[in-house]
Amino acid sequence: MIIKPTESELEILNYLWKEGPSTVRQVHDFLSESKDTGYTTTLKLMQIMNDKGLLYRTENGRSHIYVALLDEEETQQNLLGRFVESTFRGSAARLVMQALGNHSTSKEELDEIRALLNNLENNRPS
Amino acid sequence: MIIKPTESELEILNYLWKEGPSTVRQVHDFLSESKDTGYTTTLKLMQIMNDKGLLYRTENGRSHIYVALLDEEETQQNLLGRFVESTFRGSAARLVMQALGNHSTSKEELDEIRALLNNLENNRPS
DNA sequence: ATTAACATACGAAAAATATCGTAGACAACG
DNA sequence: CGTTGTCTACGATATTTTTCGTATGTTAAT
Repeated sequence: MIIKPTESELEILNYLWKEGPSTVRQVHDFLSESKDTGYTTTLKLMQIMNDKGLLYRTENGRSHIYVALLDEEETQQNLLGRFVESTFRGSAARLVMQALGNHSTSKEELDEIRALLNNLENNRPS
Repeated sequence: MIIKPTESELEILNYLWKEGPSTVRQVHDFLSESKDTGYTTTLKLMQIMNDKGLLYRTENGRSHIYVALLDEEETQQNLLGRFVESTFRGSAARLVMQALGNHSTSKEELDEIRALLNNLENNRPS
């Protein structure tokens, strides 16, 4: 199943991935720190996501608890693929270079990446 | 000026960045290889982009020649920033790892990236 | 000169997303 | 009990993006 969560949906998914099962209230409180939008907007979005099968919910008293049904890594991989395609015309290398060049990345992270690089190169199919 | 070209606009920009100044016909012929959309749709999009200031055009007989006014790298940088934020919650390193891990990248490209890494590490502040 | 091919202009509709208001339920509290 | 606060449901509207039809002009060939 190839799904493309919208921008807003992704914000919600990110919260759920990070914080685990949550109520609309929790999601909304978090989102509204950086966004100026009403409670019912978040509610409606999550209801729609539930209808679409992006979220699953269980009753909890008079409110609901929502869980992300999409796998985080898989979704990121999906979106990344599209993004590389649409923004870097398919060149992952160019994306990586721009990403490294312009974001501050810690030494530890750089080392991790280097390790990954070596790994890739060694296991390269000739 | 922070601009966010839409998906369709980006397709057009990509063509213009790659092929240089072009007519609507050229852009459309290319796009319609992978997309099923009418000529006037592409035309309208490019007219709108012209109005928005994303493109510039000059007369050429009875047709127009369009040029991208946005800088390619700058735009990519912009979009990349948003993308890292929205999809990887700000972690460029995680994005890079996923990108390298799942896309086939040539040895040459990997070497280039490695060189960049070394460079970054040496010029690291503190 | 008439027709066919191809251009732009532009209004308008369709489609996809996002936002909100209002109604109805229900619990807690004075 | 009645008021207040907090839920969900859900229709309706707003906004953004995409798509297209039609009018109109211009060139080129028959």
